[in-house]
Amino acid sequence: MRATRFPLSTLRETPADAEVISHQLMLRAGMIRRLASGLYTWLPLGLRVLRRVEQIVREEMNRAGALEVLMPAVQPAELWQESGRWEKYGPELLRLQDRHSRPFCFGPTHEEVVTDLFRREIRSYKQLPVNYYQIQTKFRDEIRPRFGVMRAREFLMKDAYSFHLDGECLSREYELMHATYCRIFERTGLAFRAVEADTGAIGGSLSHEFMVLADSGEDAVAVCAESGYAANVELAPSLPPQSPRAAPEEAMEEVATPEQRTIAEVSAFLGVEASQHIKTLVVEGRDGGLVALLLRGDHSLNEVKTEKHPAVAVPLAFASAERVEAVLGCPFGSLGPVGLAERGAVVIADYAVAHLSDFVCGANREGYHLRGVNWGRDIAEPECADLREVVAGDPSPDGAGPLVIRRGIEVGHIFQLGETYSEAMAAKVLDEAGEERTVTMGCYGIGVSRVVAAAIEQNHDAQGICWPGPLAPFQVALVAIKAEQPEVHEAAEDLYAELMASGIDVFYDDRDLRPGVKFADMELIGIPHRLVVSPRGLQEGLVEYKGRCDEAPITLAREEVVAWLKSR
RNA sequence: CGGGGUGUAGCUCAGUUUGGUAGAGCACUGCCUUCGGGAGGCAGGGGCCGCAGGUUCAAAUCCUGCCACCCCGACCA
Repeated sequence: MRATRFPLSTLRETPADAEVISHQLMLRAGMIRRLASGLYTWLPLGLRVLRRVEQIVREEMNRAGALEVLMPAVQPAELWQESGRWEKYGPELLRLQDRHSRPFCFGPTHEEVVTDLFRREIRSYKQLPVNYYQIQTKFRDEIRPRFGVMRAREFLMKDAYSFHLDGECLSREYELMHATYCRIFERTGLAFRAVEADTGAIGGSLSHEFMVLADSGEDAVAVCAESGYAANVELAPSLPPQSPRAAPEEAMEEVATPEQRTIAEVSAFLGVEASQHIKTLVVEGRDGGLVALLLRGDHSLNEVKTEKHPAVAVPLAFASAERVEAVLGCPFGSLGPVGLAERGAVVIADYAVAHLSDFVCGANREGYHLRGVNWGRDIAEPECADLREVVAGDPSPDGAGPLVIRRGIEVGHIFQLGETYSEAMAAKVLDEAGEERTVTMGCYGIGVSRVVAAAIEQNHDAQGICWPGPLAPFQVALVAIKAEQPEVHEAAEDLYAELMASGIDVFYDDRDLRPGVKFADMELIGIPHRLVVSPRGLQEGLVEYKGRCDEAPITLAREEVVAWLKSR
């Protein structure tokens, strides 16, 4: 491709409304343009990258035996009413009406449509298992789209749905998809981890997320280097401390802590470390009462795990300040477990809290705290549960060494769905005995457009994007310096022709611009390899080469350039 | 939905307080010089100052309403 036939539309300045680096660079490199909130046009350069991701995904899905289909983006409400999601799905579902006032939605996902397809097409167990997939535009009316295509409303997704007679077959397909996803992300050249994930409201027994590791990632994952354990921190259990609790040394006393409300304030005021404090959070209980959750001062609440506790209302809701004062007779800043059960709250302690001795907590009296408090002596032994977010250094749940916390961007998610949709929509086949059997399902998603943004979050520098080779819009940038000199022009054209002929995807910057401008553009758009033809080198039959991430260029003999590049 | 902010050229932003003929840099067009790291000069093109009302001799500027976008939070999974 020649630059004179491929307008780059790069920007020197960063558009003001782009917050994260991938969004900034995608705009500056001229990959995307915003049309409206959460809606983006892919320009030629960006589309080349998107297509590369798509192609890797398609090849590996095909290789795994999945069957590509293309389902409508617009779906009739009927199907969603049948599955029950027309009512359940919130305002994220974009609802439409056609000219006859019949209700439709723009699909945020395709379980209903694919289940309908399945029940119409597949009759016999002999046709199972089957895995349909598509690469298609989805729409989710996010409350707050942001970060460019990272969290857009309209986005490109690969979604796959498998159908099985039994759970064993589903498990095999799940494992195959797990392996296929690993191959896909390995091929993209990105650093990623497969992590155990919460199944959320979709339910099902097993779920993994695929995370591209990047410091700017929205998700936190807990990883154990020794065992390979990896899970979303939403899910990662914390183990109860193994050592015995230290014996009490201090007597319990009430101390005045005027105007000291937060753990940090009380900790500084009393000169006691936050890890010796108990933090008391009050949430709504399932039975309509209040539940007090006790956490160590330096720990934070894990809402996903907490919601699974039978005493806690779903969804998790913090009690209002008014309600806490009315029921417990004390404001937030001075709450503590001592005497709280008597005031009518269910008290649940995190395991780490139950392990404390001589701790500090609120006195349930405004402006006062207790110190030197001990379980079994000053207050009954608590009911315990796993309530907290794991932190770096915690033991891995499988008992093998410490956890490390890393940030990740969720780019893939696989679920064992079970019979939720096949049951609701009567997706059945005849088994060997001629009996009707409801099938069991898996679903497997990859955020194709998000992979592009995630790749940039993980691979960029001050100059711009540093594409991993498999995702790069072009492999080689060819820059001619002093191209107005006939020898240079001829040599560059000649090299361009040779690169093209040998199948190398080359971007030839034949624009009549100063070298600095061309170099800056080639680096911004992140082409992995750069060749420079100049009068200086040409005299000695040399061409300059520089990798996008290299410190300094090297020189190559003109004759060996193409062969050398092909070996890279 | 609540709070905060911003809307002026393709991009980044002045100008609004204190009403008086629409600005700069970058980008774009032409010419000249320059040319291995985002050159310089000269000459140009490009604006419903978010939209609609209102006040005024006069509105980018003041008032009212609306819209869009961004940030924080809540919501959602």
